[in-house]
Amino acid sequence: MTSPCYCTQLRTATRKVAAAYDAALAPVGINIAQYALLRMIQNRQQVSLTELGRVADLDRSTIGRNVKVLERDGLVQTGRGEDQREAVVSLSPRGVEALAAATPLWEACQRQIEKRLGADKIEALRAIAHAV
Amino acid sequence: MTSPCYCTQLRTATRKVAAAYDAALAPVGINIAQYALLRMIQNRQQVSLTELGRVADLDRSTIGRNVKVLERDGLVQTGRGEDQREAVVSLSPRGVEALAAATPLWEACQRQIEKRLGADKIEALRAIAHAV
DNA sequence: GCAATAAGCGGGTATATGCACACACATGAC
DNA sequence: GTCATGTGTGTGCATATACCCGCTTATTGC
Repeated sequence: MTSPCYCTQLRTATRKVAAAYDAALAPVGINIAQYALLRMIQNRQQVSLTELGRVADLDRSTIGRNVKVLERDGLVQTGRGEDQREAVVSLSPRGVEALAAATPLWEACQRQIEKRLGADKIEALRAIAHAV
Repeated sequence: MTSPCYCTQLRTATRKVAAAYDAALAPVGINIAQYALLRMIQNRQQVSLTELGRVADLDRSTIGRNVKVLERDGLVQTGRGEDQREAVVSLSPRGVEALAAATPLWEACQRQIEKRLGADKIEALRAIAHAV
């Protein structure tokens, strides 16, 4: 009897959880990946793509493309840093609004997950996330 | 102080774990998603896309596209079922070989994750996966 | 100051994923 | 038998993600 694939378990769980967050955030027109990215940008005011990639643990090119979507939707502004190679990103007023509108919806999801998993599994999730 | 986003924790952890499995399976030319899909097909010998989607908890169209990649690579064969609407999938000889070659590599990943997380977090992961 | 190297980006290519829509085939009511 | 309804697919469109390559802009060694 083969053991269950831990990776597949994670992937499936993540898809389902992300779908729940996406559905909750839909009224604001953003998904959970975008919400997380907007939050990172807000926390840093102004940040380069490479720095965002480092913080988000994502490939720089992925960040660049995701930021492009946010920019198209008017949620962030981009420009050049002092270092002319850097593309710096910051929230637009609409981005600030969207983030403010999304946060209570996100909070509700957080509470829902906490209720669903219970404190022990929430702690385990944190531990797993730090371990990998 | 805002709580960490459970969804983002999951997404990040999953990306990292999946990358490890993908790297391990690279010699066989498949990734972890494909490995999981091949296993599901093998376990059922012959199966329709809708059934695969149900088992994998994936959208049918996603399954259809993923199967198309496996077919292009010669790992599965597709045809029509008795119900002419159904597209049935089965492993090709090369798919059987690839699966056999991949399994020890996958096993090594499983052991690595077990070592990294420890029995308690492995059990917690199982519990989380079942809870969502 | 200039050449070599490093760093930051953008775009091409590829996979995984979901939703909506259109089309084909099956089934059941009559 | 025929028509309405339901089921199974395929495709278009969109996002997230990673890797590789080439271009531009620092930085560094001398």
